[in-house]
Amino acid sequence: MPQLNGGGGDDLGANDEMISFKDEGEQEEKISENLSAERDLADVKSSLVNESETNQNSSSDSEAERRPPPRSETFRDKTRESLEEAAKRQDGGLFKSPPYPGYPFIMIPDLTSPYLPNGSLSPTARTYLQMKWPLLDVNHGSLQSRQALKDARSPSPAHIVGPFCLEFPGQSDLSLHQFQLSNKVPVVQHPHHVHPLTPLITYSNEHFTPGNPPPHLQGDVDPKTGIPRPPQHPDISPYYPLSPGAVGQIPHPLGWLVPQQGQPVYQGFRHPYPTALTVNASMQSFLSSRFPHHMVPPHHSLHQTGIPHPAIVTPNVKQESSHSDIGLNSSTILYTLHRKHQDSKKEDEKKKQPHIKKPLNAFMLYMKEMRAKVVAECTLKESAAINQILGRRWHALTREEQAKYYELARKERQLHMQLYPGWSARDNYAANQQGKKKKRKRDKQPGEGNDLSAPKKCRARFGLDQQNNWCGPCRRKCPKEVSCLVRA
DNA sequence: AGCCCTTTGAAGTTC
DNA sequence: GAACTTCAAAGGGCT
Repeated sequence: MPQLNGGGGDDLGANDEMISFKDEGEQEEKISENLSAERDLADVKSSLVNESETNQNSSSDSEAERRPPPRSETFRDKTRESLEEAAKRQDGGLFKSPPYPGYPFIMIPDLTSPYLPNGSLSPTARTYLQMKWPLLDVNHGSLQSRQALKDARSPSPAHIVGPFCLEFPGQSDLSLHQFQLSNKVPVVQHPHHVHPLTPLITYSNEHFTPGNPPPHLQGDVDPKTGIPRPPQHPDISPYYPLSPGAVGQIPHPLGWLVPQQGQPVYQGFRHPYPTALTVNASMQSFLSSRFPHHMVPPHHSLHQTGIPHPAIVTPNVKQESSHSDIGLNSSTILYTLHRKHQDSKKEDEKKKQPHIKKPLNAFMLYMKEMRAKVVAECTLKESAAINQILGRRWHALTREEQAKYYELARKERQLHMQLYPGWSARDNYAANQQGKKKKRKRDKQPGEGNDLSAPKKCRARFGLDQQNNWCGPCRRKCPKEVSCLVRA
């Protein structure tokens, strides 16, 4: 896996990937930060894949500005600085829309003001925050983080209280920075001192002492919905009220704000695995004891509230009308019933294998964040074109900016591993090939239909007279243009 | 209704 | 181990 090997030992991203794209002549053109989406769009429209992409768009100034200076400092320091810089820029204009729109922002119910006149959190907000985020230390939030929370109270509907004063004992400043600057992701993993397999174990025992729930969680009635809570598994602390499959099913605090189009998709940090943050030893033992198989049992795809887990897509089961049998003779009915029984058994088997989606990679996270912005800028809705723009912008990002997403993706994967131990991407291969026709990407050869354009990228970069510089795939008429891009 | 397109990255499979 | 394939998201377009 491509990883950034930072000076501090953090694997913040795909080192080789980023290096490779830096080496690309094509990618040398760093798209100016203020490059308008219209220009992107124009590029896309004029040529979805502009073979002669050159450095026309890049200015050396912007290039120098974007290039990280020589790594005389540790990557950790650089990361912090760049993230701060990125945050400033985000505040400044380029990223005015709430970054990480799907990330675990906290919406304080009391939108008017969660603060008391003395500046402290109101009891309502405090209770809400603690309920939503047991890790959240609302009582001991630093001045800085409180200020961050205040600052986040924008008049926009978002009230996306991103850098809400999370303070995790033992967290390094980097972690806090990452948390605050990486757009409010409640990443509680310490990058250095936490075992890779326990990235999200609690940092504050205070909030996770089993058997010592806060008063607002002791009742059997959901304080928010008023719906009585079903009895919980005795092995699970009231602090870990969700079944493994239900982890992450807490409705997004900003669900109203972040439309997910009702798609039951794995949301990753969008649903911040709220309870995944609380996966602890008892949870793990519960998982392993209850689920000897690697898959989460189907009933766990439902929260106690019945809300489907966003990470698990359960195949739809069409409800057949029982009245359809009217008018049939008995043997037909018996046969029908038999068939129905068999069908239902198959469906049950299907349901027993809920579709756990892959964790999002860095680029996917970036796309999710930036898509809306690009769409808004260029009034373009066709995803294919949008994705091309996003792909370009992705390459235009600095290493540090990309590292942010690589780090997020890494945490997503770790979280995913914890939530679904034993899950394999292979499972989804089979899953998708069962129900529907195998999704087969068209083997679009670069030279398909036009041999002259066969190995496009490397030919464009080096020219026909320097084929010795072409990457292997291009020399062999690489089947995927992307391989020329990435592996050149 | 369901696949295609389009992007990058991760992980799986194949040779 | 390189090369190839699939799947993650998204939504308009197409069959």
